[in-house]
Amino acid sequence: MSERTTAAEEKRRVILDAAVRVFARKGFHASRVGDIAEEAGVAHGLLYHYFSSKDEVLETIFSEHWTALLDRIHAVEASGDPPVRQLRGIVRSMFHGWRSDPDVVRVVIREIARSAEIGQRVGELVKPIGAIRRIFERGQAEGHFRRDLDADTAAVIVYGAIDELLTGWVLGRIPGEEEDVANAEHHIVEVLAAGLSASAEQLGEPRHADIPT
Amino acid sequence: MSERTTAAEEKRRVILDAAVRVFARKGFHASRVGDIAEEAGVAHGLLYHYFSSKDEVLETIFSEHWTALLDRIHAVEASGDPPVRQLRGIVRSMFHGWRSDPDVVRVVIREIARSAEIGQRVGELVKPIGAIRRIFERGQAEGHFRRDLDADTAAVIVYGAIDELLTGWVLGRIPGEEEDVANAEHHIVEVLAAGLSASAEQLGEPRHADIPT
Amino acid sequence: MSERTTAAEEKRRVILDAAVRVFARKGFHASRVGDIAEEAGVAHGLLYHYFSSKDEVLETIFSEHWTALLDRIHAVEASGDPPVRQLRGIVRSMFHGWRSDPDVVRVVIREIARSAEIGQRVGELVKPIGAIRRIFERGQAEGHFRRDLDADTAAVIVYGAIDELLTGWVLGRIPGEEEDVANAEHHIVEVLAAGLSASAEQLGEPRHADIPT
Amino acid sequence: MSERTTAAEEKRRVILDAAVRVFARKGFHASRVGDIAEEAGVAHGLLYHYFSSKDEVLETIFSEHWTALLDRIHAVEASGDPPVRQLRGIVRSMFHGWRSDPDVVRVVIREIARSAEIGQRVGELVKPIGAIRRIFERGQAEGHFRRDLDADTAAVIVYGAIDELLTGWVLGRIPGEEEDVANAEHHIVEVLAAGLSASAEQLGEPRHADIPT
DNA sequence: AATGAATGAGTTTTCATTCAT
DNA sequence: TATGAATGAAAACTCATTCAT
Repeated sequence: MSERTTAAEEKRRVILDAAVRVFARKGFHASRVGDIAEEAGVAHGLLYHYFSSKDEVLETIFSEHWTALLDRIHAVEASGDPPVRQLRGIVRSMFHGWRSDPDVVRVVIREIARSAEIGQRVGELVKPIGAIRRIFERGQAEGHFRRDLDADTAAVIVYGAIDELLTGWVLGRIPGEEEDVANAEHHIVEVLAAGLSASAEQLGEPRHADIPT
Repeated sequence: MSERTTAAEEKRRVILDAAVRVFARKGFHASRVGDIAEEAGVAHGLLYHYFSSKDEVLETIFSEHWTALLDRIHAVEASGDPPVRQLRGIVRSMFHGWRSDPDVVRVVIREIARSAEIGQRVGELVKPIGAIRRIFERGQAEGHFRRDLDADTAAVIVYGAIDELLTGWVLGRIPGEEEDVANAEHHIVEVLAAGLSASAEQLGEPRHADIPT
Repeated sequence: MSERTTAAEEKRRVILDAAVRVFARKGFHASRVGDIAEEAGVAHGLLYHYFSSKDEVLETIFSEHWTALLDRIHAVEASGDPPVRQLRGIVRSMFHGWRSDPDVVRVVIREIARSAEIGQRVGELVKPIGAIRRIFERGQAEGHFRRDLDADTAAVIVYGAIDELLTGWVLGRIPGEEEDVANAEHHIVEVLAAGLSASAEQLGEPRHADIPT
Repeated sequence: MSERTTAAEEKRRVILDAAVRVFARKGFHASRVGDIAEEAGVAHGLLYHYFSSKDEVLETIFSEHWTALLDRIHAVEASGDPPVRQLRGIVRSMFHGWRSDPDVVRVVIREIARSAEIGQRVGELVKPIGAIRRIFERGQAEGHFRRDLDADTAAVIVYGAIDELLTGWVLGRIPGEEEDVANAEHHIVEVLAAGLSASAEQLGEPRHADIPT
């Protein structure tokens, strides 16, 4: 009853964590309610004491992660740091979950972020991209970033690069140990900052369309 | 038996195209065999005349698209063009499918590229990334691209940027008309080429870790 | 495809008839979908080929019966017969189902007619009562029936008497063979016609309230 | 332990009253133990402190009401009043519950009186009808009531009329305010007494079977 | 080739009841 | 007494796949 988590809240957490592991291992659709219950060490009926359906479990996982991510992203935006440093902050925010709880990121990335199925929460997804766009726009206004580039496109490119690294780790395509993450964080900011910088504008080769499709 | 498609081949095509639309709309798992049949205007039993299972339908879609994509990518690699131009060629190859058949891209991106479930096929996915990596490595060797950057990471960043643009179009998050695609193609190459270029190496700010997570 | 019932319609009928028997025997709530399927000699899944849920099966039984009943009742109303004869027609209409298909009446009476649960179709239930009311009102207007009596109350009394006889048969409280039904039909009309007749008006004892509750 | 109800008895009462309201609203089968507990403002586990099962709750409601009703009916039978006045006494007894506690009546009527499922209790139900039958038989013997009428049928008709009025009030089909009940009481006795009276015997139209079914 | 009725294993979900606290 | 977490048997329902026609 005090500020400490009650036993009930803990059990809810136990089920949620079990679900994350199971979803991460087998995918949402292939995971049975019974699998989750077994992983949590409870009767399957108990899941329905805490959640109204298997779907709600997934949505809860998504919400918790996404809320935390957005909080971190908003803190970055509010920091008043220069754009490139904010960019790094965004990268860190997004990589953070992977380092602290890879399974959650695995589930969120695989089951939700890429799926219109669960979510007309596409709206949700847009939020981090929006933050990136605003940072980029501010960077443009302040002369840091090239002006010949649509902010939406820029934001999508940045978000995609970050997300694909996460996905690579999630799917085990590329090594995602502590050190790899730190390196990736450094390099992705390097590359994108350089590619987006105002001084890169004149580096571009002239636009042509002479390459066959 | 010659180049003329038989009636049977056409009916198979009808089912396949219907499946693409249905998968694109609802996702593979949420799509029922009956949905596909309905979309195709045939009885659902007929699907089993042409395919051995629902899975095989998805695999067929994947193969057809992926094979064509890999062919184009290999042609790019074999062209002998300079790295940046090859990079552009890769981007074009990947965007091409979107322009010609967005639903197929939608399905391949959502259901396969992100799923470890379906794919021991992850191996497949690596192929475009592998091509990008090889191009980048050659560019490094020839002095075009910065050397302080792991080729795998670079390739993932490039692939991610491309893929996220596709995803943005697929999910309708960003406009994906003819002109938008052309612009995106131009800019993504600009940004990545600049960011990855050897001359960008010294632009990077010194590496620090003083930003709180 | 012709006017003859198709095989599919027949199978639907088989399931519906099986459901009627099972519901009549065990009651709707105690009847399992598997019981119905077993009674019908089909797999339980087939039930869902023809009906969307167990509830829909019950509703179909109700509708079919009710529609037929209302048709008969409307024919009686439209007949132009004198009120007492119409009254007899209503009684016959309602008893008819019992004679021809007691199980259906059993189910309709037990599971639906008395339950607000299934039906805000209470509206439906009112329809036969409404017909009785209209007949009574016409009888009042023509001088056949007593005028000191609210038509609604009269209709409820008539309907209740009819319905309770049906219920008695349904629950086996009173014998409901062919002959019993014929007798009941005769007597219920006798009693109600006499009780409602204008000439009965003066028979009534003076109204007093001296009997303790 | 004396006439003062203990706290425990009161809590038991609270649960029982809540159950009555819930059963009245949704029907016994569709009512969850949790619904009752919620309505009573207690934890659902507590219900099992006072009752051994959900069924026992229903049975308790039944017993309380039915016992009281039968007591009243027996008093009427034992009164020595003339048959028509006894008939009125029966009507009053049955209407009494409605005026004092409509929900209880609602539950008893819907869940028990009509259910062969719950009841070997059908035997119980027969009791008020039996009382009516005995009164009618006595009335026949004394020359008050027509002799061409089977006593069972007569009793069922009377009971049905009474019951349908109750049902009409219960389900809100007809107005059931104080005054309506008083009027209905008067009229139902009027109609039935007239319809059943010996003097009505010759009013009946000759029996024919010339109306098509 | 084509249909769609039929199957049934496999899932999710419900909910009365128990029991530790 | 009182709570509500926990259980699990029992149901409803789904849907890929088969197969008679």
